This record gives sequence, C-alpha cells and structure tokens, in this order.
Amino acid sequence: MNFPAQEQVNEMNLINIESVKLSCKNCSLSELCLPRSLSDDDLARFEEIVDTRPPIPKGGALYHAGEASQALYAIKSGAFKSVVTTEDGEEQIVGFHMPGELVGFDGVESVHNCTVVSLDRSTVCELPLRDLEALSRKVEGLQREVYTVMRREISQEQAMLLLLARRTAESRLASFLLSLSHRLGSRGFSRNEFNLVMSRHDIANYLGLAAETVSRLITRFQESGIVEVNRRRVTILDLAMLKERVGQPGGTKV
Amino acid sequence: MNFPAQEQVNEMNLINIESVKLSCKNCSLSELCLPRSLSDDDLARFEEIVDTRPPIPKGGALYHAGEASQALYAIKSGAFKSVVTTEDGEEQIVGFHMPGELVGFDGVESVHNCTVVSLDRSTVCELPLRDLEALSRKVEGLQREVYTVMRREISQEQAMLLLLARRTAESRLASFLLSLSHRLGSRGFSRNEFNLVMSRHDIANYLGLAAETVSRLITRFQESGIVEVNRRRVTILDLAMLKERVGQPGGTKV
DNA sequence: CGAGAGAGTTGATCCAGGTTAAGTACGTGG
DNA sequence: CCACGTACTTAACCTGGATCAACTCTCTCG
Repeated sequence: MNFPAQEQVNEMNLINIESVKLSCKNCSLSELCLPRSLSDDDLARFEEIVDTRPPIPKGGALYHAGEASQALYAIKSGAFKSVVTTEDGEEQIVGFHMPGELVGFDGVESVHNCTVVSLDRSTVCELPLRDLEALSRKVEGLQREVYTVMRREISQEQAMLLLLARRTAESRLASFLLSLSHRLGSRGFSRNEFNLVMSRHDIANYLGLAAETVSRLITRFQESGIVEVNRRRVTILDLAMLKERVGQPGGTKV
Repeated sequence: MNFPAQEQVNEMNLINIESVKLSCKNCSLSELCLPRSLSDDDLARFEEIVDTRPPIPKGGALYHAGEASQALYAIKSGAFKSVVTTEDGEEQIVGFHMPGELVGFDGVESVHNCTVVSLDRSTVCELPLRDLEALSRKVEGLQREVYTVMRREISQEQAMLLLLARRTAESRLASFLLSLSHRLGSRGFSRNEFNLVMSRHDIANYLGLAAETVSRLITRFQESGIVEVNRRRVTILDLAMLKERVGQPGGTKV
C-alpha cells in the first residue's frame, strides 16, 4: 500500500524490527492489537511471548492451508488476503487483512484451512499460541481479549454471508468500499482517499463477482460522481450516495 | 425432528432435565460437548457451572440480536437456526445447529449480532461465559476446547463463503444435503435417511437461493435417482452421485 | 367434513451478471 | 524508448436462477 500516512508506519516498523528491540508499549498499533486493556506489568509479560518475523514479500505466504496452526499474527504493515482452496483448485478469498488486525483464527483440529498471502511487503508480530494460552491463564483480561477478536471475526463473516447471499453486485461493491474506508479510517488513515492493495480480480473474487463486473461498477460509480478511481487510488466524493447504493433493493427477496 | 434414533435422545433429556439432576458425565452428548478431554475431577467442576434452561418451543428464540452475550449453549435436543437481520428487515440464515453443537459465539463487544430461533421444541444447557472464563483459567484443556470450537466455526463459515460466492444452485443444495448427512451421521443418526427440520424457504435462504429453485432442484435430484424426498423426509439413494453434483463445474471461474 | 392457511411444486418469463472477445494503459527490462 | 506482459476496461451476447403466477397437498380448526 502506498498511503502517505502508512509510509510512516512502515518506517517505524523497519526501525523497530531492524534496529530496536521490539516493544509493544511503543508500537504504533498497540491500541489495535491484543494487549489493549493490559496493565504495564502484564504488557511486559505479553511482550516476552511476541516474536518478530522477517518481512514477507508481496505474494509470499504467512502460512498455508494444511499447516499446523501455531500462532496468531498481528499485522504491523502491508496487507494480506486469506484464501480457501478446494480440491479442484478453485480459490475463494474469504478476507483481507489490514495493519492492526490479527490473523490466524481459522482452522480445524489445529490445522489451518486457509492460506494467508501477502499483498505487499508486509511485517507481522507472531504470538505463539502455546505461550498465549499459558499467559492468558494468568492474565485476567487477555483471554477475553482473544475471545472478543474471534467473536468479531465470526460476526464479520456472518455479515459477509448475508452480502453474498442477498445483495446485488452494486451493493456488494459499495459495501466493500465503505468497509475499507471505515477500517482504514479507524486506524488513522484517510477515510476518503486510499489505495486498493488488492487487484480488481481479488476484489471480484472476494465479492463473488466477475472482474469485469467490478470494473463496470467502478465506472458506473464514477459516472454518478460517487467516487473517483485512478488505477488503484480511490477517492470517495459522495459518502451519502455510496451508502445509498448499499441499501438499494435487490438480491433475493426474503 | 423425528428421527427414530433421536427420539431416544429426547427421552433421555427429558429424564435428565425433569427428574434427575443434570449430569454431564451421564449426558448422551458428553462426547460432543465441551468437556471432551476433561478429567473426572474437572468434569465435576464443569458441571457446577452448567445451568439447564426450560425447553424452547418451535419458533421461540434462544437469544436475540442486540442482547448481551452472556453464555454459550449446548444443544441437547431439537435444532436452531441463526439469523442475521439488516436494518431494512432483510434476513439471512447463517447457520443451522443440531444436537451436540454449541452456539453463542457470534457478537461484537459482547452483544449478539444474530438471533437464534428454535426450529422445533428444543432443549439446551447454558454455560455462563463468566463462569466458563473463570473455570478455563484453572482447567488446562478447557480453554483450548473453546478455541477449537470457535476456530471450527470460523472455518465452516469460510467454507460457506466459498459456497455462496462460487457454486451453482445445484452444487449448493448437494453440499447442503451432504453436510446434513455428515453432521447427523457423526452424531449417531442415520447418514442416509433423515428429516429436514427446516422449511424449503429456510434452506433456500441459507443457500442464497429462491425457494422455488430449491424445490426444482429436489425434483431434479429425485428424477436422477440421487435422493428420494417425501415432504421433509430425505433418503439418500446414491451418495456418490450426490457428491458428483457438488464438484460439478459452474459458478464463477477463478 | 369442508374451509382456510401454510408449505411445497411447477411452469412461463425476464434480467443481472457471467462469459467471451477485443481492446487500452502501465511499467519493467533490454 | 520500444516491446512485451500484466492489469484493467469496454462492449456484445447469453444463461442460470429470480420473479410472478397458478396450482396441489396437508394439516388444522370449527
């Protein structure tokens, strides 16, 4: 991603990881990561279990479906997509993950069932499950923190099920743009102007559409003066109108 | 539901609930519920936090979207659907829940975001979150047990996202029938003959289809000799052919 | 036992969005 | 600075499944 604001974050991470010992207390994401409600004391204990990982290049995988699930990952910079693959090679993107978010909650019998691929040069903190489990038995708030994040994940996926089952293509794309805007905004980036880290193809796949449809819709939104899109740079011109496009009648009636 | 086998379970539950003090050790579902890996000692402690709830009639709600999330529920008999509702009254069924399964993992900031409705007269055990949290800080395996169930939930929803985004109507219905067969089978009921607890309308909603489409597909499957359906009673005649219908090319190409 | 209500089926028609097929713009390496 | 590959756009056409509209079957209730 190339947000002006985000470049700063990248800078900070590079410094943290390469020259200074990792510190949760000073991390720019600390408010977004797990140890939100921890005391200084508990935070120190939390820091002990956090490992740093070498940056993951664009296209590289954080983990693969089928691998044992051994850690959660906090995204410090960059972005990821989670991909579910069927036996016959079909792929479905089930989520995009932005800085400040946690990934690694998927899996059955401690085996991941999706592959998480970096969309950019990305950096993450690794939180080994074993340590996290042990620590959360000691630290009151931590366990609840983890549950909260997982519950939110479940709820988000349920919202996505509704989107895919009941909404028109137009509503899906509008929701997608609003969701991106919201997520980036709540992490301190601009709500109205941002870069898409993912290709049109990825967006289409995620939304259950054809890439051509996404392209057509973007054009239509531009013609209506709702957004301006230049390659991967998006500017939201009329938020209200964008929201209207979500609610639009369509999809299967109930 | 009216499986011959399930009637037994209902019997047992009625006895448990109405005449005998609830006992996890003797519960017919104990292998399916949370305390799978607990020692006798820990099981006793687990039993202490479990509450019983009065049976929930068909159409009644276990909990509503917007309510505070205070417990998990183990389904002892009957069945439920989880429904997400949008502001404009649109409804999407995001899951069906069978005996032996746990519900209550949805929610953001400890508020449920879906409503869980009984599809039959149903009985559940209530596991208050507060107690569960406290206990899982003491009992080694319990915390992992809860994580495991939540992770499976997330993975199942991801599979559902793939289904809705990429599969044809035929493939969706075939998957649905196979999944039901599998889930009931793994709980000791017949894999080849079972009752649908939910209406055609519910099935259609869940699969992102129109009820008419589900009806037509059932007819088509019957004509192909794959299943026999009589009102809500389903008999799978040719499992292999049913599986073929899942893999069938179709949906959006990747 | 007949009327009415839900639930399910079936058939006819239509359209959102997929598919196919050219394009165009960018960006990198030679 | 040109050539080639990749990402994206645009247009024409086609189809799976939604919608609309009867109709049937069961069950319930008076």
